[in-house]
Amino acid sequence: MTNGIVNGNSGLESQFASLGINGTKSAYVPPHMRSTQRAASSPPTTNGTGWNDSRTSTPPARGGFAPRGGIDRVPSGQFGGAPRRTDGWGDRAPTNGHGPRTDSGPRESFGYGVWRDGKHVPGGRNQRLEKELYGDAADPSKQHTGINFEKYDDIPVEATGAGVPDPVNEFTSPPLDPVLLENIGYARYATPTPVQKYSIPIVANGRDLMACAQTGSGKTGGFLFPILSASFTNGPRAPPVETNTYSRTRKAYPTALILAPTRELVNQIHEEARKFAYRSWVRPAVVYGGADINSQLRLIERGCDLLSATPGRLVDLIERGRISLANVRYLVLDEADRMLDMGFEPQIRRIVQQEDMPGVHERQTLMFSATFPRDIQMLAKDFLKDYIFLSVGRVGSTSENITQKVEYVEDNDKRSVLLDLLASQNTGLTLIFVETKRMADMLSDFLLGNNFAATSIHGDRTQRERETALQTFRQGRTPVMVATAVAARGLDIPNVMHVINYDLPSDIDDYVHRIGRTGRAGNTGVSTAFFNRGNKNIVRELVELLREANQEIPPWLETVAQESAFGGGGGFRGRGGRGGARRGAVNRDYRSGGGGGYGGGGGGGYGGRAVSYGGGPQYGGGASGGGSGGYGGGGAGQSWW
DNA sequence: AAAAAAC
Repeated sequence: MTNGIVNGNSGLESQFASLGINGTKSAYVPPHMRSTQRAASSPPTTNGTGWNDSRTSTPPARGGFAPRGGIDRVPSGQFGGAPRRTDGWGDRAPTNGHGPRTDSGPRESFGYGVWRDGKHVPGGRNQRLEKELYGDAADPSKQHTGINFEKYDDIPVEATGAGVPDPVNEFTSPPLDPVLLENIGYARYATPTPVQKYSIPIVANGRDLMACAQTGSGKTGGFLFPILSASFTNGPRAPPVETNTYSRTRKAYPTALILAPTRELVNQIHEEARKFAYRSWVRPAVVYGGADINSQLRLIERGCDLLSATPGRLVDLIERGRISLANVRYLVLDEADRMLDMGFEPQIRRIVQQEDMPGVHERQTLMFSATFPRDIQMLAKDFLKDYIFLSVGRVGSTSENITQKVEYVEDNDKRSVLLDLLASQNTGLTLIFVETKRMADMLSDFLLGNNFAATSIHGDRTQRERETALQTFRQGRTPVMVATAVAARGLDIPNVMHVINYDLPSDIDDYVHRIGRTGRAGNTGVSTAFFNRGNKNIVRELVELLREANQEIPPWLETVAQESAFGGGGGFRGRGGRGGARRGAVNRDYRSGGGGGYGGGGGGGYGGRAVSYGGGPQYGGGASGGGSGGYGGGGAGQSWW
């Protein structure tokens, strides 16, 4: 290869340069701040409601979202600098400092509304902002992706728990808030997706929710719509009086907090929130690591009602006294099973249980994911109250639109097989998953050396590099992207035609999430997995999944699965203690029991499976009781043996 | 064993 294979990232960048695809030399601007650049040069506007500067003897500004200068992301120079703000907190709103309005023009214009005198005053329309938020119908990079509408009726939905409200079938009956309805129209969403049909009334009824829905099923709208609709209609809530009398800090009091496991994902959620908060009083904000904290601080000072965050940066901002969770009414965990697994659980527990967030009965908690292993469900109940479990779609139909192939490829042959695959494909984007960051670098350099415009995304790259990679991939300037698990979940990238599992993950749920990056928007997609004897740990679950999805199963794969079913040592090692069947034909509410008992609040061993497979005992037969009993022992997922 | 997530 002619081009700097050994140079790692710098080699990559020079490759980009030589391909003419590496853009800017100017200072890096994270995506969510790009439209604020012009605003930054104009004087900051304040509304005089006095943040939470409690040195003044007046009570701190009430109303959520404390300080709201209200110019959130508006190039105010362009619009004459008219500050938009929330004047009050309903009827008890202090209006001190606002004074008579001297600025010209309606301040609630240009896309940003206010809550005034107990009423929602939506902002006027802003063509430029609309184009930024919703794009053109013709712009493929802004195309919203969803589910195959024609198959809506085929999708099985199961809602369990006490008092499940009837689903809605239209956004308009019963109607969502009119401002939200308008925004949904701008975004060209016509009909609620199945998960939305259920989540909207569930959340509207004040219920907690654990939702298990296939990728691309509109989960983000599933929580944004009901939260925003209620917020638009009910207005902001007053935050508690700040007790630290001497604090000068401007503290933000979000009412809705959305946590997700990767930076790119919270960014994506934030962009959706911006779409649907348009013209309303609700100010969305986003914080995540790897980006300049000071600019994030400035932005949340300007409004922070619905906050999307990664856990680490959020904790940092809480420690700095810049964000309080005391006013949170809605807590959303996206990719909830990942958020509660061993890597994230302590941080989540801290944020939810050891800071100032209202308790489980004083807030609504919503969890969403395409996969929800049973042990994680049991962990999740610590954060939920009398929740409804919603299961949308059969597991396999995650990939109804995806043709899943499995090829036997030895490690040494992977590179050349990959080149063949890429060479035979000339449209669409290809996303290649590997297991390690090092492999991601090596492979993308290898591809670049073979004249494929490739990039890579993984956790050792800078945030700038990560976002550039995602951007050039999205735009098709680098139609091949090599990724680690960082890109496996939640990312909605139109036109991904092919997902290649160059290295298979050891967890079948990861596989489900990875292939879910294609086959979106009712489009078809292809996934190819390179399988060899190093992947025996997931072979049985993989075969089950393929069967569920009505995919062709190579005979040799069946054979490997048979062998490993009886092979020494039990096949559950790779599950990291999650042993036992945890997945049925549909994702099931573990409370529903089924094959086994629900052992009295989770105390005793949860011996049985929730659902039995047609083919008899697939998981080690009678061992399932004892084998999975590790759960009852209380060691959450630690039981390697 | 790896990856992700704060400085």
